[in-house]
Amino acid sequence: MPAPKAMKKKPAATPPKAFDQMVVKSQVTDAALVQRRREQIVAAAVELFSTQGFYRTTIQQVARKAGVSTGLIYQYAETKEDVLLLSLVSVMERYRRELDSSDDGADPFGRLHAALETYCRVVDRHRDAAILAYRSTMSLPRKYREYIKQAEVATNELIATRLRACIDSGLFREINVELVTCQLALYAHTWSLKYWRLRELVDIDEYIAQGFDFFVNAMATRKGRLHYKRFLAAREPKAPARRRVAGG
Amino acid sequence: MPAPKAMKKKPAATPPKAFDQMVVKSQVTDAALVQRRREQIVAAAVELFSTQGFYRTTIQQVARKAGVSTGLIYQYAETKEDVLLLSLVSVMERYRRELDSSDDGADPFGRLHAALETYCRVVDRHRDAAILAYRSTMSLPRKYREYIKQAEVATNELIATRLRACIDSGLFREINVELVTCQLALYAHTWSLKYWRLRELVDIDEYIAQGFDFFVNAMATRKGRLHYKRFLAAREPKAPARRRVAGG
DNA sequence: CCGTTAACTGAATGAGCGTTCATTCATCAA
DNA sequence: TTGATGAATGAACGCTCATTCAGTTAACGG
Repeated sequence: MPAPKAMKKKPAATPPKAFDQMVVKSQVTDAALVQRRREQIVAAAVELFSTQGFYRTTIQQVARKAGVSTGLIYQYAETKEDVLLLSLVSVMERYRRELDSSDDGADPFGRLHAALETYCRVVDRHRDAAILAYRSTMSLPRKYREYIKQAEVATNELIATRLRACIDSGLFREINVELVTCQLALYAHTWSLKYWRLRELVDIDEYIAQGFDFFVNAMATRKGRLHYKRFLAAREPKAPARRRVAGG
Repeated sequence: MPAPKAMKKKPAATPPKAFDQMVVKSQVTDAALVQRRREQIVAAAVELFSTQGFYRTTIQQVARKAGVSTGLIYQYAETKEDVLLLSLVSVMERYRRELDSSDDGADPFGRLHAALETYCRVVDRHRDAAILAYRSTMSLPRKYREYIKQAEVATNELIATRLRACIDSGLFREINVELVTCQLALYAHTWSLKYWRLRELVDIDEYIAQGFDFFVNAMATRKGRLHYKRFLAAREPKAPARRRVAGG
């Protein structure tokens, strides 16, 4: 192996780099350009990885779909696996971002409901991407998986907080918050994982409604049950024709 | 491609062939031998596919681990994907078999509990294999995926039946049986999918107990709640070492 | 203008691996 | 013993990509 690793560059440009720029190295120094190009590459990669799988997808395909040359990709990532990592991080970032910004007033129920609803709807809007996360995490070198896990734990924390609020208000009994958080997250993911079956049973609106109903019933105290009735009553009239919210 | 496809064999041997023998073709005519050899190959394949993933595993590796030659594998399967299909079918068959034989008396709760417990424990005993099903189904040609889906629906039906029994006895309210069935199955699968996280939170016994508690609370009628108390009381003394079955 | 350097290109390289097939082995009937 | 058949072997083939690199373009400074 005579590879001398041409690395004489690096003119010490260290503006505030984003998380992924610290992990995956790039030949290109301009951080803004790196971000732009990577978004371009990742957009193509997510689409292809999602539909064909990681190993079936060639770098040449990604390049073509992204409208760049194959060589260029290797200026922004060192290996094909790097491209996968960037893709997965991008998907999970979206979860975190949307979940974080979802809100439904000060009511603990409302906030928990907003979390579940938002999560389910992101998953629904990017069903392929969600599956990608399950399918391909194991295609990553062990070292990289940690980043993905951490990203997931961070997202879950946003749910856990809202769960705790419900408990602290006396609406839910004392349950194992972390365990239920996992279940809630899985419930959202399940919409994509088992879409082939679920689509025959319910639409996304019902899925969310029934799911929330299910979780509340499993955990509510007497006080919580009363509160839940009022919560439902308060949102029924607002959406009597609930059907086509996202019909657009 | 000048391949003349040496196919002069096939002396019309049609003893009662098993499901998979109808789908995946073999050069070898002796059905008993085919079954034995395939078990041997699949055992090795499941282990390797599970730990390394389908694409990272070479047929040469499978052959070595199975203690046969590479060529032999192609006498019992036409492609590498066939080997994957056989592996997945084998995993799901085990689920169905064990679930089917699980029983816990005539009590509807008992029978549902037995189903959940059995499912969780099979998954626990073969955690790698369970993950394999999620990761690799999409690596199959579209045509094959149907078989897997059908196998899963068949397994689920075993759960659905027991759920319906609980409803018919007035222990559970009228819920969407198919939807909840999916959730129950997912709950079992989650143990392997999120093992890296769950292991920090609970052990398998608690996971089962809390899960069952959760589902019952979500669905039980008043009558069901009473019945559940008695159900718990009846099995407590049998396992005195098991302290906290969720926050009563 | 010309030199320099960063960004970019895409054909060429070569390693890895699914699949084949010429050959050997085992069994059994005549 | 001989011949025929099915089972098993594993080296070799050929194809598919991940990765590289010699070269082109663009921007900029002097």
